[in-house]
Amino acid sequence: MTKDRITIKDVARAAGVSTQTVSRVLNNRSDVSAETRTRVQEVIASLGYSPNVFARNLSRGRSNIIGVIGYGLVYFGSSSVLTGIERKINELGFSLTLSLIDRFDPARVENILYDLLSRRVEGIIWAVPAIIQNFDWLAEKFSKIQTPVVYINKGPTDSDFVSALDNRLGGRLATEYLMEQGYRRIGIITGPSDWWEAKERLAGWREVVTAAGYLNVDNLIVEGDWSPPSGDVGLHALFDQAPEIDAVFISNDQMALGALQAARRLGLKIPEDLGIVGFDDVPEAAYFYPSLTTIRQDAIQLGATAVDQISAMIQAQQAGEALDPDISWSRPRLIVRKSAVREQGVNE
Amino acid sequence: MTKDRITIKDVARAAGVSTQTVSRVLNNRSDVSAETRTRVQEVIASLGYSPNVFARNLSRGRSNIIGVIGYGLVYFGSSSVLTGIERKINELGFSLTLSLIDRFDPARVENILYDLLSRRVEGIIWAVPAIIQNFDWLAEKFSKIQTPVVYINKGPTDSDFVSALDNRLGGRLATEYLMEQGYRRIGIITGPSDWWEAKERLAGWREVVTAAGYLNVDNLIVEGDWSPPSGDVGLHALFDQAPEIDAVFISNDQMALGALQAARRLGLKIPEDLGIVGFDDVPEAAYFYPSLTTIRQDAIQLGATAVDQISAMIQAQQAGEALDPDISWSRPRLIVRKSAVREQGVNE
DNA sequence: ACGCTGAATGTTACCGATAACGTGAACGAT
DNA sequence: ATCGTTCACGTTATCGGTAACATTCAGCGT
Repeated sequence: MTKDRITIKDVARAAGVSTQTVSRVLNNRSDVSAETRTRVQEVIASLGYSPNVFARNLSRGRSNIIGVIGYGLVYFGSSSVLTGIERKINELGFSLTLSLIDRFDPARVENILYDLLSRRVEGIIWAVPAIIQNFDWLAEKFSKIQTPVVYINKGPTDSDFVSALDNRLGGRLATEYLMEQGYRRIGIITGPSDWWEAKERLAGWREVVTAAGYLNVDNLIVEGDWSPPSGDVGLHALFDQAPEIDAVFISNDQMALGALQAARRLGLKIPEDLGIVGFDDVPEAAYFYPSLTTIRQDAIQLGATAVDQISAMIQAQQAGEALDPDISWSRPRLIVRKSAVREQGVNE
Repeated sequence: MTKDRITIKDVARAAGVSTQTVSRVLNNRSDVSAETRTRVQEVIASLGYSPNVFARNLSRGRSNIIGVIGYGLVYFGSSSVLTGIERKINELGFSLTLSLIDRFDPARVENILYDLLSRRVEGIIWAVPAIIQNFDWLAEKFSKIQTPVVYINKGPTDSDFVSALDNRLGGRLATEYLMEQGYRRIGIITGPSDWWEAKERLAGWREVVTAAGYLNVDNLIVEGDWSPPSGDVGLHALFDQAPEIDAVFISNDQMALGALQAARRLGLKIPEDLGIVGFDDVPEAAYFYPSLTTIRQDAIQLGATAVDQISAMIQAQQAGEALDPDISWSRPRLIVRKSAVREQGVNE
């Protein structure tokens, strides 16, 4: 029943040439006569032949595969990064194998790594949020393998290849904007404190508020877990701690959404009584009520850059060259909407 | 510099056995003495050997890979489906190669297919929304290959393997609920008319409104493109066509979000003046203002089911058996929140 | 003592491609 | 006429595994 697959031998036989000649045609080598080439191509087409990638890879000693380890997909940021990665990988002619983890489980990660190595991936992209206590473990693991690795959004490091968003700048942009708008007591709902991204955004906020002369700012900080409910709870907590606040920078849009709801419940008018700036610019942000001023990150670009880096590393490795560590920073930008406007007449 | 990889020969030499014996250990065959087995395992561990998957696949004639063709990732539904697919694939011991398309481009699809076939994937999961005019082309393409294919959410069919959500039931549930709540003129903002899912949701709505005795319902229909702006525009259009409506079923939550904004602009109170039910239950829906009553689909399950189906097909194919076409329906359910309540006292 | 059986292991062939090298014909230079 | 090149193609070895078959040796029945 299962008719065997067509191999290069079948093609060779049908075209009356050797397998090597077929191989030459397949790889667009020059030393084949035009006549033979077209004949072989016709046979290939008529037989519906496609080369066996395993045999090819085995013979060439290359896999052409890049392994991607991602963190869920339900998060807007992660899925955009992955989109960028997929596009670029495709563009460069690699293919992609994807593994997802939903929390950091060393055993699971080890499995994935073993799997990727036995599939001889040419590079690994670690697209998992940087959680600080995992750093040592990771560094230890990755130091043992010679496969190139690029990290997405990895925290402070000077010996790795990283494609990262300048989260601190994002925190500054958000907070500075609130200042410019005339808000004066600016709180923050930050992400989990062991996330590098959250820490950086917080650091950006801190730079700006301390530069503005505020000294004791610790009671202006509340920690959330990125989810809408935690933004809701967080805003209430913030008002308990510091009733005088007139604005909040919220470390992601989902928590901002929760906070918007809390504000309504507290009877606060936004942006008049309370200015809010989020982070991410999810597609829905323009349709929040009120529409959300936020920091946009180009996550697709972030993913694409990582692929460029890994591709460079692969080439270097094949050429036997060494490459210097490289951190590619991507700059976020402020998207102004209505949740943090103090100017007059901009209401509707 | 680049120390060559360790192969099964290195292990065999170091353990003082033949490669075949190492292979037996690797594959947990029974006919190896316990003593030899542990010795080989120790050598494997100490050398850090991992088998070359290409050689193995070539020799075994199996790839253990499932190809997934997905549609963007930024859509909540798609990414949840993919999450389910990844988990299940992993659980069953396969690996996954992912290709994304963001629109239906025959040339691109053909490339992907060719690529998947030359990588000898054992099955293909087509996780691209069903758009009706593509059906024939697809059927034609897929009929030529003997690799098992499972479709996610493919429209009317009786000869394929499909894992689908009962979208029509979802449309009914939404509309019936609005009826129960006492709304009487129920419009719909539907997705693009060439999407099977949109058509089904519309059909569900139509069943209920016509069963309720409404005859001429065509002016209660407006078509959107799934995006928030189209929900916004859509609601305005709907009121132009049919000012008497008192509720809308909106085919996805993103458009519902846009419609909520339009309603505010029109000065309509929700749910008092206008009841709204969405579709999808995105994580933010509970935090819309007002919180959105919607239809939840278990997209993760949908993806997992598809993998089960493909796995069964692969097994059957290997055993030389034939399998009957199979459509696995997943049932959506209604999530009641505040955007469509006519009862008293449930306000806050 | 002999052949048989089965457990444990080794040998050989092959999976389907490519790399490296070999060969014959045509052609021009000397 | 001889030789070196180049072109177009063929042969052989090899990539790193596994399947199928072969071998060795201990234990056992007769």
